[in-house]
Amino acid sequence: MTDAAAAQPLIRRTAHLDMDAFYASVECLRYPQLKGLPMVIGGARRSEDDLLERVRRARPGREWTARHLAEIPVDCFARLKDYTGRGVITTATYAARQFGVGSAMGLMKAARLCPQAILLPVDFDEYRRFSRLFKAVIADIAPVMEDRGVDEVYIDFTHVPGGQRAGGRALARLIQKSIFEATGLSCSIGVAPNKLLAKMASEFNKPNGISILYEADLQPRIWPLPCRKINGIGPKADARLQSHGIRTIGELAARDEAWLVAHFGKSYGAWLHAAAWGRDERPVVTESEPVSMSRETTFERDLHAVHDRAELGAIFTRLAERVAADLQRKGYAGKTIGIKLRYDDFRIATRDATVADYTQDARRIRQVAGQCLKRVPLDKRLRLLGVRVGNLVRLGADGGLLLPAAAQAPAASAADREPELF
DNA sequence: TCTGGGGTCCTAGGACCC
DNA sequence: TCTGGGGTCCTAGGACCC
Repeated sequence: MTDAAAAQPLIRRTAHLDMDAFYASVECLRYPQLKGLPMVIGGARRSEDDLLERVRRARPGREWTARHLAEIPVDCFARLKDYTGRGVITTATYAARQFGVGSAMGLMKAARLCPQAILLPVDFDEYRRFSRLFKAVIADIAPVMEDRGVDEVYIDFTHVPGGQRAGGRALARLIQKSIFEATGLSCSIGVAPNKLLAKMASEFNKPNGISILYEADLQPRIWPLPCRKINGIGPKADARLQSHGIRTIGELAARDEAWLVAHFGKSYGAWLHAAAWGRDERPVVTESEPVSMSRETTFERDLHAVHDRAELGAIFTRLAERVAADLQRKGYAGKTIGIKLRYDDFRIATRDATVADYTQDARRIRQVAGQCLKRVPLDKRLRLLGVRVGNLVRLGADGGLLLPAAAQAPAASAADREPELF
């Protein structure tokens, strides 16, 4: 390090990286013929060979296998208008958004707006594969990286070579380029003094953009934005702020902290004030332990606890088995077991119970969850059922010792039957 | 024919203990 | 008998995020 460099103190630089239209972009690597078309991903349960079946029928006389995906004619893909059933959009391409279609919208509603849009099922395994790929590229360059889901990360640039140059722009460019070379995917990066500002900055210049933010940019570039742009202000808080005439972050910053605390509570009020002033001390966290694991499912039609008891019981058992499998695969056990249900009117009820021993056993989870179900009103129809295990501990190599005796006992013949709902 | 699935964190009351 | 804390754990619901 030169004397000049030693004299120059390091400035904290935090980056937020956001993959551009991640799911749709991954699908376009597989199906390049879909690039630029209105396309929606979501809803349908994955049926692996559905598309190949269609193309074999529509274009007989040649071989169609997984190696020929890029050659499948566009007219062989499923259209939104042909979809029947429940489900929401996970991703819509820009071409589809122009029709007013957007994520979280019901597929049936979307089909009215853009019937010709191509509908692809969600393929989480494939998205996870690309997620691991691009994160490995980043970790190679800048090891202090925080996972924020399948298509987002925070990166601490502060101590990375080049991380201080041009406010982080040089390093951001290197990361962008390396990800593109390894995956063919583009991303947007914001670099700022902290995570809060970096997250907002990464949205400034999409797609394939880089935005550099300094503290002096707070007033001209952040304050004009609507409060909703702050990560942590959702629809409810935004509506409450608006009811007080606060629409922009600047208007939020203009309020006294004491006033915000009086109206939004000690913790949230103080946080709102700090956020509006661009203050955020949270570090980039590279490791974290899961708090809970859950599985839930929305039924194809609403089910009644009495009339559809057998069907509901089978689904319940399958959910418990899936959570147990997740726990076992990842090496965790938990002692708080709970259920979640959504009634046909969309109200949600949860119940949970904490047991003495940590478990990762499907039958034990199913049994405790069944007791939870007894404590909740079951007169109305249900549209969703979920099973959750919380209070997790990681199991070591000798983790089997943590399992309760019930899990170690072999199944009695009675336990092989579908258990009662409760 | 609206409205997925998998998470985290916070709040608030009650039980229970010191 | 009454009064007063603090701390932790448990449970239910809700806001928010990807």
